[in-house]
Amino acid sequence: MHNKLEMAQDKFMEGIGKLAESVGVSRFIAQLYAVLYLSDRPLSLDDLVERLKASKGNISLNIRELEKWGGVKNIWVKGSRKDYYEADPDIKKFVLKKIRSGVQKRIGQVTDMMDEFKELINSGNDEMGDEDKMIVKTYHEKLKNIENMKSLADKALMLADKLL
Amino acid sequence: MHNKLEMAQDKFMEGIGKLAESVGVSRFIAQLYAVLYLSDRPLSLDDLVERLKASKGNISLNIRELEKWGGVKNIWVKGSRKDYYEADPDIKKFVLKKIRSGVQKRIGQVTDMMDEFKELINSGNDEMGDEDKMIVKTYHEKLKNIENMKSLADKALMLADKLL
DNA sequence: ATTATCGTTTAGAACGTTATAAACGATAAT
DNA sequence: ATTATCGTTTATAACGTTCTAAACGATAAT
Repeated sequence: MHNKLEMAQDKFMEGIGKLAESVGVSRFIAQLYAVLYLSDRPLSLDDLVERLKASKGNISLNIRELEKWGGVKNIWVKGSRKDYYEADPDIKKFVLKKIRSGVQKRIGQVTDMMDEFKELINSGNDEMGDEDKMIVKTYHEKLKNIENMKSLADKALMLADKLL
Repeated sequence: MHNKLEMAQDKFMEGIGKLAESVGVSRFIAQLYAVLYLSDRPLSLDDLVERLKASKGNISLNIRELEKWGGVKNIWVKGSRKDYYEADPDIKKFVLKKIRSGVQKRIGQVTDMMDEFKELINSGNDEMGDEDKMIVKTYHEKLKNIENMKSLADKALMLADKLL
């Protein structure tokens, strides 16, 4: 089967895949979501194998990841032993949630890094020469800039919450 | 030289590198920026080779990329044939600019994809069965969702501009 | 004019990531 | 009880990306 609709779907998947990749999200998982999102019925693992032309193992692995993200849920279909999956139709919610958790994690990482950094530049004050002490001074100023960015990200996060 | 300050710098670079990687930006370029950002003087290619323990070629390549982004600029130092580089001290501006152009590019990509998608699902109406026509109908609704997200991204972009 | 010092380019190596295929365990059908 | 149908796991293969080392061209010094 290679009709217009399937071509359209493929185009959609291609676009979503590229988009996802460019923002650091797995291309494959995004495409998995795309197929399910466009489908008018829940799809089984085998359906997805057929549609994405990928191995069963690969799909099994990635769809469970997608499930963790809350982008898809398992559906029970009467009279079938197979697992069926259905996309969460609210893309906006799902995507923003993903972005949100990503940003939050990163803010945490930066915080940790800065703490370690401060620790290091403050710990060895005794054995430092005057020149080094000057440098430390400039470091503290530079850290302020990072702090500013961090709080900017925090604000952005709050704004995003309102949009959601 | 392996004093406390250098350890602190390394910690900083490590953090910045990880952060960059997680948002789809080259780890190495980010670290390049970090070194220059922390430095109290412009650094030459050889300085960077020494500091980052990377090959000259690699640094040459990536620093020009960083230059394109506007994160760093070439400095002329009296009496030296070398190229020296200095980080743009306004991290916020530099980072937001990068994010901004990224988001904008992606919005464009999504727009293109949607156009092609629409084109395809509208073109073959004649040879379609009733069932396919129904599916096309649901596709149009789903596209609306994407449109919504796109305009959301646009709004976010405008907000970001105000923060800048 | 010759040599030394730069930055750039490029072919190939190293690396991490992701996909595959095959084996496996579990459950349901016969 | 045996066989068939699933989804999962894992060792290996394929892939793209990034790094290096070496060759190179250009410019400045001698």
